[in-house]
Order: sequence, then C-alpha cells, then structure tokens
Amino acid sequence: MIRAKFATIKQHIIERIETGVWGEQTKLPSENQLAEEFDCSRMTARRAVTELCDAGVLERSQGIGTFVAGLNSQSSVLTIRNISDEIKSRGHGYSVMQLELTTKVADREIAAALSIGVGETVFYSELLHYEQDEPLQLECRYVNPKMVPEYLQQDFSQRTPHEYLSYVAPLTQAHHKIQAMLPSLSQVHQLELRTIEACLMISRRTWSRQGVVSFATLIHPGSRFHLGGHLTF
Amino acid sequence: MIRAKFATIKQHIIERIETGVWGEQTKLPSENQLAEEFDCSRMTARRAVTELCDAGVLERSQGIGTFVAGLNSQSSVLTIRNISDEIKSRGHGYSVMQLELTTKVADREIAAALSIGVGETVFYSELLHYEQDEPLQLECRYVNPKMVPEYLQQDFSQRTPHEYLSYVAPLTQAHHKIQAMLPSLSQVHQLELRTIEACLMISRRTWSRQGVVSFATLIHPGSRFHLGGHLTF
DNA sequence: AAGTGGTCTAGACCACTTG
DNA sequence: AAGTGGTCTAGACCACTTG
Repeated sequence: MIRAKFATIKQHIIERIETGVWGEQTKLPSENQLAEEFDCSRMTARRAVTELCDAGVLERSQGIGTFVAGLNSQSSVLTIRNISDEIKSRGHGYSVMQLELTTKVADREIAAALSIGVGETVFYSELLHYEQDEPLQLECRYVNPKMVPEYLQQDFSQRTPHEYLSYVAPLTQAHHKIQAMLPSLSQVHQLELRTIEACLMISRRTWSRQGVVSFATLIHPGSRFHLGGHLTF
Repeated sequence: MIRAKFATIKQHIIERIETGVWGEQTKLPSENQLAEEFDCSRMTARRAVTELCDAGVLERSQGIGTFVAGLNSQSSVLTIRNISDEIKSRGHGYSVMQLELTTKVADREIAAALSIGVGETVFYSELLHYEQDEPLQLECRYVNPKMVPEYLQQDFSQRTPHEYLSYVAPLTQAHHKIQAMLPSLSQVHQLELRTIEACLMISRRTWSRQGVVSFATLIHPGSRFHLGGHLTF
C-alpha cells in the first residue's frame, strides 16, 4: 500500500516537531512554500496542515501564518497512564496474568481499527491486571505486526504492553471511546465479579509516526474503577 | 458576512436529517450528484460531507456510498459541551422534559459537594434531555443558591442549566468523575430502557471565581451514549 | 463495466494582516 | 503592495464494490 502524499507531509511535519527542529510557536513555511518543498499542489500541502490543525498540533491565522501549537493544550482529562504505575502510585500491589499471546486473522472490524487488510495476520494479547489481588482491568489488545514485529516475544510480567509499545513505537496520537457496558459471562468470570455489574470500557487506538500501532479494549468493573478529570478555564 | 458554499451544503444536509427526510442509515446522493444539485464542484460538496463525517453525522465507505450515521452518540471528553448543542450539531432533534425544580435541604453529601453547611437550603433541578424522542441524559443538579439566586425562576426549555449557569457565573474550574453503573428502577423507567443496561454516569462539580456553583449527576444509557477523545503528543 | 468514494492538480479570486 | 490563509473550480486518475 502506497502512502498518500498528504500523509507523508503530515509525517514530515510531525517529525520536525518531535525532533525539536520546530519548537512551540515556531512559524511554519507558508502553504505555497510547503507545496514547493514537497513538490505537490497547494491543496495537498493544505490538507496535511488542516488535519494537523484539527488534531491540535498546529494553529492557523488568516493573513499571518501557521504555527506549532503549545503542548499543554487539552490533554488533562485523559492522559494515558500506565496501569501498573497507576496502581503502584496508589500504594497498592500490582500483578498481571497473561491469558493469551498469539496471532489472529484480522476480521473486518480489526482490519479497520488497525488500517490493514482483512485476512492479514495480527498479534493479540489478553492480560488481566490486578490491584491488591482483585482484577482491575481486562486488556484485549490487537497489534500491527509491521510496526512491532517482536511483540509476541515480550514478557509482559516485566513491563506492560503499553510500556513496551511506548518504547518501540513512540505515541503520536490516541483516540479513545469510553462506554458503559454489561460484561459477558466469561468476562464476569475473568474479572471475578460476585454479581453482575456495569463495567467501564475504554477502546483505544494508538498511532505512532508510521501509522496505527495498536487497538485495545480495556474493561474495568464499575465498582472498582472510575476516571477523573480536572479542567481549568 | 457571506456564508461559504460548503457551510450552506452542510446546513442543508443537517436540515434534511433533522426533519426526518433522511433517516438513520439513509444513503445520501453521491458526491457527484450533490455537486450537481448544489451547483458546485465535487470538491466543495465533498468538503461538506467530510466535515459531517468528522462530526459523526455521516459515514462513508469507499465504493459503496455515504450514509446518515446511527444515533449512537459521541461526545467529547475534553470539553464541557452543552447537551442541546451537541445533539443539534449531530443534526438530531433535541427536546427536554422538566421533572423537578425545587429547593432541597443539603444532606452531608450534597453539603460537601457544594462546600456549604449540612441543613442549608439548595436548589435542585431534574431534567430529561431527549435526542430524537429517546432519553439521552438524566440530569440531576444541585445549585448553590448564594451564587445563583434566580435559578428557580428559569425556563429550562429555552436554555439548559449549563447554558444559564455559564452565563450568570462563568466557569473557572470543573471536576469530572466518570463511572459505569446500573440504573435504579426509577431511572430505568425515566430513561425508557426496555431492558436493564449499563449506564455511563458523569458527576461534575463546577466552580466560578466565587466558589462552587453546582454539582450535577448526568446519567446516560450505555447503548445510546459514549464519550470520545482524541489526544496528540 | 459502471458507480462510488479517495487523492491530487494547477490554477483562480477572496479576506485578512503587515510593512 | 506583498504575503498569508480561506474558498472554489473543472478536471484527472485511482481503489474499491457491485452487477
């Protein structure tokens, strides 16, 4: 699959920001200059810039220019925290049980989530994270093997998938979906729920510079878990 | 100020969805047909469609077509949005029913949430917000009467409590707690749930410069509502 | 083969900001 | 006046889905 031109340009811009070539508030070249540099039409350069503006990476002002956005823009509510760090920071015991670590064939849904083709092979891990010997999170994760070829060789009792993935493929973007759901019977069993209870599910797609790295579903018993956030205006 | 063409086309599409001309999953005219109908280039029609896809109003599939998205709602975690604006921005019908509007005596929990004394009088409103004639949010709100003495005189069919409070006591801070819970029997009835289902509950304390303004509990059926968020690093 | 959306071009004119 | 982003055109070729 050939990467679209506008995606390549986005990637180059992100790279320059990540490596510090362009710091916060740096003024970007104009759209005409970007078009010339990347040998494309202005409309294509503009699309790359527009999407990075939508993502909060850049900011535009008519008649003035385009700038690298500040880093402390929004992310206060849902920072991606490592589950083991979070549990440990509460002064509680953390442990993990590996339920599965294998390959799977991507169905339509998984293929769409990982931006790959239906029928391609993906890596899959299923882990149960414990706080003080009670299950807190059931993590079902699909990983793009092109991005992370060594995934199946990892020892997730030493570091969580999130920790490992952050190391080998630094995050550039993440998309969350937060829902309430009733667990299936097998999930009730895995999470050791005494009675049926509502669960909080977070679905998360994460990107590194090269594309979608992973798609994870995190299920938490409603009685043991909540999300908190503080906003200031 | 003259409205841009693509914005006009967006407005027309939303109108047709709001008036029910195009129901859920209705297939839209192709981009070429839209361009002809609105007498513009395909790129301009496409821009209108793209932005409505980004907003979750439409869904596209290459080779197949563009469709009106389902009711399953998306809401942003990162910003406090007005529920009525959010529903309207999806091109859906909004309405509200007032269940209660009265004074209450603060018990221990409410007093703590509003930073007032136990036994003091507070204002209380209970509203049900509808999206397309289905309940989407049950809003139970306690208000500090010192901050907002006119609260009980408001007509919440005209503007939501959030809208009114933002107007009279501009927000400076907000704290959220997001949980999954099972609804009580009366909540099942109020939310018109056919079967028991998990609900997403957001508890929110809001501050203006003078102190705590309000404490609200927002309950949403899990099948009709989720939160979404996008982070960039 | 025909129709759909996905990407891209090489222009154009406009609104806005600054020198 | 010159440079910036904002909107728009009238095409083109592509990838994907369906008959």
